[in-house]
Amino acid sequence: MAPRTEEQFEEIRNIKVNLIVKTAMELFAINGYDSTSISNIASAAGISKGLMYNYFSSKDELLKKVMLSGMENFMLFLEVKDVDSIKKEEIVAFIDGNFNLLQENTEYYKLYFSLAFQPKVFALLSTEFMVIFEQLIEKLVLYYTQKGADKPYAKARLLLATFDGIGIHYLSDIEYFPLDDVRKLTIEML
Amino acid sequence: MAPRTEEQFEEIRNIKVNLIVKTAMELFAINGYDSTSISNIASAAGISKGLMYNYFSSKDELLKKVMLSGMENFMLFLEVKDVDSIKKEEIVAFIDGNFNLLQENTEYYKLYFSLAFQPKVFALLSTEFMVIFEQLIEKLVLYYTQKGADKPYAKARLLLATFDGIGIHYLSDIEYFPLDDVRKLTIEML
Amino acid sequence: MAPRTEEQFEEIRNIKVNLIVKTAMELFAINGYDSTSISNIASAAGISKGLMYNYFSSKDELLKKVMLSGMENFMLFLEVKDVDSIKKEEIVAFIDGNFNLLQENTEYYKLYFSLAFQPKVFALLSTEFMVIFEQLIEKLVLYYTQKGADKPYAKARLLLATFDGIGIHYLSDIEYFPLDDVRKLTIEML
Amino acid sequence: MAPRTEEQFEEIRNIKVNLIVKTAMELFAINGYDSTSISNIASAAGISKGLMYNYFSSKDELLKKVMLSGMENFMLFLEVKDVDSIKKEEIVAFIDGNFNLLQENTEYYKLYFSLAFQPKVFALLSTEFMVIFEQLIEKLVLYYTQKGADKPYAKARLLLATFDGIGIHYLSDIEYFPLDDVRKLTIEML
DNA sequence: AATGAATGAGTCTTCATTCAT
DNA sequence: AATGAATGAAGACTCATTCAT
Repeated sequence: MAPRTEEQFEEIRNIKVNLIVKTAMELFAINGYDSTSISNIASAAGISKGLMYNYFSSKDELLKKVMLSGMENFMLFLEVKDVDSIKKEEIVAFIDGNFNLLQENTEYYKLYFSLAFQPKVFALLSTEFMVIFEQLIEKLVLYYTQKGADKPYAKARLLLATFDGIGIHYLSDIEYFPLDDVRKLTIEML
Repeated sequence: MAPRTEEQFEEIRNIKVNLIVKTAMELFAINGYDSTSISNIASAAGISKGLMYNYFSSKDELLKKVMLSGMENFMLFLEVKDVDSIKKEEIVAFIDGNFNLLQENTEYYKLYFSLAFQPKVFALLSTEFMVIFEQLIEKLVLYYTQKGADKPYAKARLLLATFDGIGIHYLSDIEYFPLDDVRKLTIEML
Repeated sequence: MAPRTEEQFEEIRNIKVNLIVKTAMELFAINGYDSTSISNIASAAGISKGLMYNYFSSKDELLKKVMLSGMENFMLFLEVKDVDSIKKEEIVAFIDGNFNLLQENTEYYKLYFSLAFQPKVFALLSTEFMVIFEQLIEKLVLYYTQKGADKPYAKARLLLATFDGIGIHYLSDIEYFPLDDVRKLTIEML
Repeated sequence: MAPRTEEQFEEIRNIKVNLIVKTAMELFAINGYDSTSISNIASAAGISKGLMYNYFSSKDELLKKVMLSGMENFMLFLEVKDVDSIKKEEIVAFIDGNFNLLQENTEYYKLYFSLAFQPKVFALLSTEFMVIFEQLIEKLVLYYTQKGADKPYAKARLLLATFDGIGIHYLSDIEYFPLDDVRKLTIEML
């Protein structure tokens, strides 16, 4: 057997890291961060406890990776053209996309909401959150300003707050929450 | 040398229960439920660990009492006249009252939001929450129906979701969140 | 109200002591010594925890009193005339009496057996046990010697051992253990 | 650098399990179950508290294993040929074997007797005990029946009760109890 | 890269005992 | 004589983390 090449090692690492992150996300979402032990994750992922520490230096770091990995979609989605003007259709598309993400990644969003408000987690990720958050605000303020709206900053913040509120209520009650109607109302409100 | 009277005991107990609930609420809000130990609470309250169990049979029960104690204001506030019609001013008053509560009880609301999405906590309190929640929905649906609005149920749910969203964003960023402007916007939106 | 006389106090004390001992015996028998707390006993007896310590300086001492109080019947029963000769009828009466005690005080004997073999308890009471035990042995040895039996000491000890064995098996299986037949066999065996 | 093989792990585990069971048995026998803490056992065995739980999921389970491990000799010994007739020599051999076991495993029997009457323990092991017990009874009844004895069931139960009685008295007073003489008497009594 | 035995600090909880009243 | 609030040491158990192999 020829020794594995550097690329092969790299690939193994990637596969394992993804496996662990995915497993951890599910367990964190179902049982909460504190009630999920490294052992739980390791055995659910079919690897040993010790190996976890080959990839993540601590449970906290694993959590960070889990959160950030879930954020990727989100960030990808945000890559709007950095222009000086912004059209209504873009905002509508953004809102729509948001709702789609929510519906398609309930797992991740449950985790996101269950963790984002735990002080420890928030502290861990506040920087990353802030960056995204401020980009968004900036765009929305720009939009409202262009529209000539009153209190554009307050409106922007209210819109984002509303998104989170909807997310929480939807995830707490997926069966009955009238998401599609609420989506329409939100867009009308613009 | 005579034993204390029942009233004296009662008073001691009340003082201690309040002290413990207050201390626990603060620590839960700051550090989260799981990261706050009974030891932390006891020493912050200046009592012994053992005494905690004289008043609360478990950490879970303490949490429950903490949450319910905080809910009292809220419930009091909700005692609207049970009529068949509801006026706009009542809804405005309700929204206004809500914002005031939020500003005046940031401590409790931080706890509320940080805990409400932990599965364990939710399970513990879901019944109590549901009752309040459904009362609210009912009233708001009534309001929108009277107003002849389209999709009254979706609107009611959106409004409550928006409140929670605002709550979260405000509490995560008390300093910069434009609460008063947002309050006005919310009322206008009715 | 005239102050209580010394005798009245004495009587109160006696009533309370008996109440506590009786209650403790029941709880110890049902749940075991370690699993019965002073609180349990106090509340079952309808008194306060603190008062317990007015009558018994410690839980260990309470146990001791409980055991000794139960032994009283037993000891009373043993008061055979201290003579130099002993008749078969006396031994038979003794055995018979023993069986009767067993049947009439199952509660106490359960406790006795469940506790007597716990090292802590045995240590606590070994002196008291020994005294009784040696009196018995002495008498039985005398009986077997008079009878001209071989190995009178071994026979005496075997007889006492057999009693305990019967007691244990009977109490572990009151429903099915053929106590009356065994009683007859034991007496025949003399 | 390669991980240990499964066999190596297996060996480590066996050594540790045996060490823990042995240590626990001694301490349980000396101090009783409730008065022996996991800490006591761990430090007597020279391992950490945490490691205990790698091998036994609870103190109760440890007790169970300790009892069952001690029972093994016993059960091995009981494997008499399942025939329809049973000879006196077999019973004698059985009794003899019993006495030998008692002398050779005083540690285990002390534990057995100190625990068998604690309700909790009995509940934990009653099934296992019952099986053995009923096998024994069956054999002895068969023996007495073949012999044409009167009341074979009562005799069988008396014999087993006597064994336990002897066990208890011997273990409470190993130095002076005339075990060999009692053994002879027991055999003669058949 | 991979394993799982081992550690030890920390968690919730219980309870005998003390003490002010 | 009587109460029950208060203490603190101890107990069973968990788990992130380390490390020899």
